[in-house]
Amino acid sequence: MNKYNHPGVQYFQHVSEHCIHYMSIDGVIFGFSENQLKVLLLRWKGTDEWSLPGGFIYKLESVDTAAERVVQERTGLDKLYLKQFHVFGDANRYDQADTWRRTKMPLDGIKWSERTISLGYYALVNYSLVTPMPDLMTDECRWWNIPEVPGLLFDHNHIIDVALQSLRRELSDQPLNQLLPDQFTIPELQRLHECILGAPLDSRNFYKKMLASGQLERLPERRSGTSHKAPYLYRFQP
Amino acid sequence: MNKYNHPGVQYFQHVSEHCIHYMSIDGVIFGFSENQLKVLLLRWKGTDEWSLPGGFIYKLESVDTAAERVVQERTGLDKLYLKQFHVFGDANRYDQADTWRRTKMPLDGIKWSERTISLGYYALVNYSLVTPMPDLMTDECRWWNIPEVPGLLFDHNHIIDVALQSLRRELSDQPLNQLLPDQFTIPELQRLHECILGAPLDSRNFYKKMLASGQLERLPERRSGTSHKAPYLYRFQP
DNA sequence: GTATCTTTACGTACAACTTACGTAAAGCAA
DNA sequence: TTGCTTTACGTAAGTTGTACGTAAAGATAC
Repeated sequence: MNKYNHPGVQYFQHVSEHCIHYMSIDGVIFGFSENQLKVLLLRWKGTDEWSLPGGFIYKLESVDTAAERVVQERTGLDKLYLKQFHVFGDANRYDQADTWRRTKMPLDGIKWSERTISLGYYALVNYSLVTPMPDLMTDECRWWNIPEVPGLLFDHNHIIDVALQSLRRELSDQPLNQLLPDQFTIPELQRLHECILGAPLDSRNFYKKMLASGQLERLPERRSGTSHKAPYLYRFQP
Repeated sequence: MNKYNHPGVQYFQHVSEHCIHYMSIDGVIFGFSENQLKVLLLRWKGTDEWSLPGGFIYKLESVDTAAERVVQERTGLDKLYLKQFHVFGDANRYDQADTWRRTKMPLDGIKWSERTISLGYYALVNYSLVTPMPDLMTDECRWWNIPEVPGLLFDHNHIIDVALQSLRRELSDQPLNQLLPDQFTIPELQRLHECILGAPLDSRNFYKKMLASGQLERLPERRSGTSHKAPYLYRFQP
């Protein structure tokens, strides 16, 4: 493919003209399924290299709007819970020459900046509503279990770490219902907490705490099939 | 003064050439003295208009380094406790035409961006070590008690609000010793907590909590003169 | 000098929350 | 039937937080 026809290169030309230079947005999109906390990653065209979804800010666009755009385009969701968690602004965040070589993007002709300041946002989304979609630079978009995330391009492993630490710190205030289906069991909610905290919890105490919070409504049905004693289904109350 | 000789305009020309466009840094510098929480503000040349100290990021400079530079230049301090707390990135953060008119800066010839994304940092500094210094755009740099801060330029009242909320949330983890002299009394530490929280605390319970934390070392001397019963002096332990 | 008031310094009682662990019912597997 | 795992609910002890009592030290008023 001629490099000027490469859709990724054309995208970078568009960005170079219309977006703010020296800045980008990186989105850590968290989902939860099969008792595993997951992030959405992209595989770059013609490579085995993965990265977080990202994007750029139009010159007159609100930063939060740009972040919404990034997450919407990869997930297909229109209502999002998004949170700005950190700015990654070191002069040398990663080895640029090496990273861009690994992406196999023929960007040598493009006027772009020598370094990038990245605004980190994390999103909490309902796994089952997401349709993962790659962008112009990538072949594939899919969920990865947090513990299995491979070595990523740029400093994206570090960004995921910081996002997870932020989520952990804010766990008690955050609307975790965003990460769960409408109906779920207390053991499932416990696995979610354990994945975020990275440590096991005592189920007896977890039950007590969740029921005492008054935020859960017990439904008459139980989840059948999966476990020994069928657990009740719950729903978050408005 | 000819506008091309205005040192502030010359500074903007320098910034326009060497710094990242569309971005700035705003610093909320907190100090504590006479039982009052204070912020350092600047009065713009030939006006009664005040703002936070701010600055720009050189194209190859780390964002944290730029923030240090901003705070160092206004305070004269070289070791700083600085914390990135929020990005202010709305497309319309404030009325630009009106704000720039109020600054009385003759910037019509300067190539600068239509909007600015500001990175908010707060600093906790030792009031008595600070030498407030105005910059090229300003006549005066001085401390203001938080409750007495006037209507500021840009969206800087909002930025102070958000900084204070962040500090409040992180109060228990933050090194508040940065805000205090080497030696202080428990009642002084209590006033500091009260200023940050914006609410009175029970002195009996505050004593218990501070002593139980194990972070304080009682000195043999007491503070004389100021109060009825002379309070003991304390120091933070390493 | 004595009485009074304010501020510090330390103490007690109780409520709220956390942690550790016990146990029976429900379902699966041998 | 026996044994194992998982859910659902309970109890006891420990820790933390809140409300408030009070005596000592110093300042102020008379």
